[in-house]
Formats: sequence, structure tokens, C-alpha cells
Amino acid sequence: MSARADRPGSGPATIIDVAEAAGVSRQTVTRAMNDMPGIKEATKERVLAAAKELAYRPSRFGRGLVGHTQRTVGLVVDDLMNPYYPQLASAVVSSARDRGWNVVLAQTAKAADQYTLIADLAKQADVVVGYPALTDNQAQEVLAGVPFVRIDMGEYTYGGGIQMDVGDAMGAMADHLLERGSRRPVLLDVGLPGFPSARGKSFLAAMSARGVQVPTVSAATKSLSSGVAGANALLEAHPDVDAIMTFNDIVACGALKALHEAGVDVPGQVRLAGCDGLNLGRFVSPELTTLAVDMGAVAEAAVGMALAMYAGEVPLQGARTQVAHHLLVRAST
Amino acid sequence: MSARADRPGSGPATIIDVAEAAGVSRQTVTRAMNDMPGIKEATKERVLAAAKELAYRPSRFGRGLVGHTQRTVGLVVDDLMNPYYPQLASAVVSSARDRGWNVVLAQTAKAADQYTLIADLAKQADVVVGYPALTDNQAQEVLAGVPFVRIDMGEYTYGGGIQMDVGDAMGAMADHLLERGSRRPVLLDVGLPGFPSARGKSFLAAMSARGVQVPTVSAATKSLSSGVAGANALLEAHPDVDAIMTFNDIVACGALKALHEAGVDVPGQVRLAGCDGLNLGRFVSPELTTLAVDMGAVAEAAVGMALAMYAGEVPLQGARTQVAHHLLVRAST
DNA sequence: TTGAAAGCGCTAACAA
DNA sequence: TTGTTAGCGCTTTCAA
Repeated sequence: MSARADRPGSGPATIIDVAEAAGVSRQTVTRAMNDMPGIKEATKERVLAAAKELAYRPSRFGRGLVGHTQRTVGLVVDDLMNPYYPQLASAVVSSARDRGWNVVLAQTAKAADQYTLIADLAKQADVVVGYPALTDNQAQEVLAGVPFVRIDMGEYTYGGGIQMDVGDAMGAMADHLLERGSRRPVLLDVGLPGFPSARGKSFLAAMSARGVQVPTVSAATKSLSSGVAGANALLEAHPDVDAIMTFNDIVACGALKALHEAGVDVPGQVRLAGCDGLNLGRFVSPELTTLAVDMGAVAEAAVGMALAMYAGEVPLQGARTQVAHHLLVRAST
Repeated sequence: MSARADRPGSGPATIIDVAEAAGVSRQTVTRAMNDMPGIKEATKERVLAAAKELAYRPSRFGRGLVGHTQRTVGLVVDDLMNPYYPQLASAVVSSARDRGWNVVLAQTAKAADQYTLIADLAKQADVVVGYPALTDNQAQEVLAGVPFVRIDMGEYTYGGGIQMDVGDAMGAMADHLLERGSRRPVLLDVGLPGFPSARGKSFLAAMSARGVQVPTVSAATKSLSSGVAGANALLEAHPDVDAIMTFNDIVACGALKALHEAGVDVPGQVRLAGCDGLNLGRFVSPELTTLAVDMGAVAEAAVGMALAMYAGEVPLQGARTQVAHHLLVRAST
């Protein structure tokens, strides 16, 4: 018993019900519903009235079946509560909309079974884009045949990918910190001590190339609280630190809190920089210097690539696009 | 020419192509693809191989047409770059997923034509939930017949609604500020001077009921930069202020930046509070005291209501659910 | 201006 | 275990 069925017991109204109610053929109903030419105004109104009366809604399945025109991209993010993903999602939704595609959203962090989650998504979408927490093999299994673009590809290889290489910008960051007078910078990385992240390595290399050996402290995870803890550990291990490069903006925010609470002035005593270019960095005081990536460009590249794969203009394997970070100097350095 | 069509010129493979390639009937293909019983293992493997070979993907339209089982909720937000919406979206996606529904996302802020945007969304979704920037009349036109739940309904009336009433919590906030010793609180509202927001009024009333007359300063918009500017204006007009209640957490972050830059200690000299309970409030120093809403509860209520409307268990008009704010004391007060 | 016929891709029900 | 029939709701021919 659906409220949408004004003909109890028979489910939602179909085009046939409307046709009967209005005393016309189904084609005439189609003409009326879709503002097509070749229908008398009076007829049209009668049909529309009948449709309204019956609470008729054209089935998107019926429509999709005949006119191959309803395309959707599946977007996989880890967790929208992490400020990184909304920025991506916002850009992806815009890019997709510009091209007439819809976006269905899947969030892996809160899902019991990621595998199933993404398998389901692949059934609803024509292409999949984003950050599935799946190995290449898993992705291949689940997505078999669905054009797939991984964002921030790293070491993955399956499908297409957007590569966000931070290397050049890291050099600019190193120059910037040194120019501002830093002599004892420390890296606040994430992960296990002794296993630096790609970003971390990149910073160490950039500094090393400039003749500065940088010690590393590792925060446990990429979270705010880890940033706080990590920065406190860092202050203890390196009390004379004069600049901190962090794994990302979130960790940087944590570090900023720790510094604030420790009474350390930023950037006066310690310069602090993040990575990602999150809008979040503008909400804190002082605003965060960061290595920013143009999310609009990332989304455009990802959606564009996925759609090209869908259209057969680009192979399902091997496509790569680089998007570079750039130094965004704000008040914290 | 699609990469997915291994039979050039004829579009993507269909179930019939697979059936022919494997030398079986379509029904057998269905059995193989859907892990249905009653099919010999060898046959199944042969079919699956053919499917893989042809890059066959079952059409979701064909499927949706026959098994009435693919439901999606359309979620309308203003702008995911505004930290409020991701929090809602995250919860809505989770709630929907728990019930086996998909979520398609529409963002009004960046859309040229909101009316069309939402009309399109309504065609892709079975129910619509969120914050469409449409009047009741517009919403009725565009959504005619689609179950619709507006979140934070305010003065709107069309469809179902979640009402987020801040009244009680505002009393708790007033008590809290007074207990902490504030004697000269000021309201940092948004909008035109002389036209206080509902929240603003609520705070003024709560304070008035406690014998304190609170002056108001208005920030132009609900943005971070407006918060900065508003707080600066406030400091000028009320140099002896000892507590600031802001319209929301974003404005509060702006105010916090202004106070920080003016060298005013928070909460030592001025206590500062926001509204909404955004996660953002935990990223700044000191963490923001706020009137929080449980977004999980809001999403559950909204999705639950929309689905009930869809199922005909609740009328399309008039359903209302209240979700209360609560005082969340953190470090800024 | 309207209607009839055909078919989009799939699965449920039944028959073999 | 497999195949056949029927039909989901819609739009695009084509004919009237």
C-alpha cells in the first residue's frame, strides 16, 4: 500500500494508467510529459491533469532503458567527516554535473564490508572514481569492466589514475622555510617510525639536497589527535625546533593546537606547514601554509578520464594524469 | 565506438550476446550472473567466461525495471565546502546505506540553475532530502509527488520536515555563560542589523529571561570572513565584552581568528561560543564550545521519514520531527 | 494531431 | 538442469 498509488493495491501509476485516465494513448502521455511538439495544448493539459491526479512519476528505469542517457559516476571516499574528502566530493559533483552526469556517493569508513559496498556501487554506476580501500586485485574483481579512476594513485596500478606528486612543491617548501630563516626543521610524519611516507621522504630529500639533515618524529595516524600527540613528542625530542613540516593539514592543525597550548608562538618561534591545501587551514589562527592541490583540477581530470574511458576514447588500463601541488604561503610560516 | 563493446558498432554487450556466446538461454545467463541455484557449475563457468570476454555488465535499468529494488535518495546540500554539509551528508549516506538505499548528491551553490538541478535530481531519486534553496511553491512544483523532507525546516511548510529547535539548549548556554562569570555578553548574529535570526532571538530571549540585556552586532553573512569582520566591529563597539555568542561555528571560528589577532585571550578575557556542533570546532585552539546537533539523529530522522513517506506509511505533507540541540562545553568558554 | 507497433535489457514463473 | 514465455514502463519509429 503506497501513498503514491491512488489506485490502491496496484502500485505506483504507470504511463498506461495515465493514458486510460486521460482517454489517450501512451505516446500522447509521453508527449505531454516531455514537452514534445505535436500535441494539442488542450490534450496536453488534460493529460497533465490526469498525471497529477494519479501522482504519476515516469519510471527512471523505463526511461533509462530506452533512452541511453542517464549516466552516473560512483564516487568512493573514505569518510566525509575527514575535511579532505568533502573538498574532493564537492569538485567531483560539480565536474560531473557540468557534463550531465549524476554522482552516487559511497563512504567506506563507516561500512561494515567495503568489498560489498563497492561491488554494489559498481552496479549502480557507469564509472567509479575515488579512493576505494581495495588492493589492485580486489578492485579488479569487484569492478571488472567498470571504468575506474583512482585518485592519488600512489603504488596502485589497476585502472586509470590521478597522480598527485608533491615533489616539486616540496622543493619550494624547503626553499621557503630556509628563506624564512629556519635552521632546525623537523618532519612530523605519520606511520611507524622508520617507515617514512612518500611525502615525508620527499621533504627529507628536498632538505637534504639543500644541505639540511632533518630529523623525523612520527604521529601514529593522520588524525587531529595524533597530530597533537605527535607535536608534543616532537617538542620534547627537539626543543630547539624552529619549523615543523607535517604530513598533512589535519596533522598540522593538531600540531598547531599542541604548540598553542605549549605557549609556543607560530610562526614567531616555530614555523608550521601542512599539506593538501584544505580549506580548513584558513579556519585556524594563524592560517596554515601548505602544499595545496587544486581539487577542481583533480576532479576534472578524474571525471574526464573516467568518462573518456567509458566512451572508449581511453583504455581501461594505464591512463595517468599528473596534478602538481603548489606552495601556498599563508600566515603560519 | 565503446571500449566496452567487444562487438564494434553494436554498443555494450547485452544478456543476449552473452547467451549466444555461451550457447545458452538468457535465463541461464541470469542464473550465472546472480549466483542463483539450479545451474551446473560447468555451465556457470562457461557463461561467466563469456560474460567476461564480452565485458558484459547487466544493465541497471533492465534490472530496475523488473525487480523493484533499486532505491535512491536524492540529497540536496548547499555547498560541501561549507563544513556543515559534509557532516550531514556523511550521516545521510550512512543511514541510507543501512537501509539499502543509494544516495545521489546535488550541490546547489555551484549550480547555474537550482530549479533545474533539483528537478533533475527528483527524476533520479525516489525521495529527496536536504536543503533545497527553493520556496515552498517552487518545491511543490519541482518535486510534485516525490516524497520530500526538508532539514532544518524553519518557516517552510511543504513536505515533511526536521525541525531543529535551539531554544532549550540556548537556555543552557545562557546559564553556562553566566555561571562562568560573564556579565557583558554580546551576540554576534548574521544578517541585516535589526533583523535578528531565529537563533539570535532565542539567545537574546534566554538572556533577557535571566535579567541580562544583550547587545547585538551583525556579521554580513554566515562566512568565516564575515565572522572576522563582525568580531572586529564587535570589539570596537563593545570593548568591554566578556563573552560572545555567535550565529554558528563558522562565524565563531572567524571571531576566534579576530580575537587571536587582536591579542585577546579566549576564554581568559572573552568567552566564545558557536552553534551547530561542527567537528571543525575541535580543530581550532581553544576548541569551541557550541550548541551541537546530533547529525546522526538528524539523518536518521530525515531518511527514516522520507522512506516512510515513500512506503505510504506517512503522508507526504505535514510530518515533523524535532531534533534538539544540546550544550557542548569545550575549551573556549 | 494522434495512435499502433516494436523494442530497450532484464528476471520471474512456468514448462520441458 | 535448462529453456520458453511473458512482461516490467518507457520512447522511438511509423502509420493513420
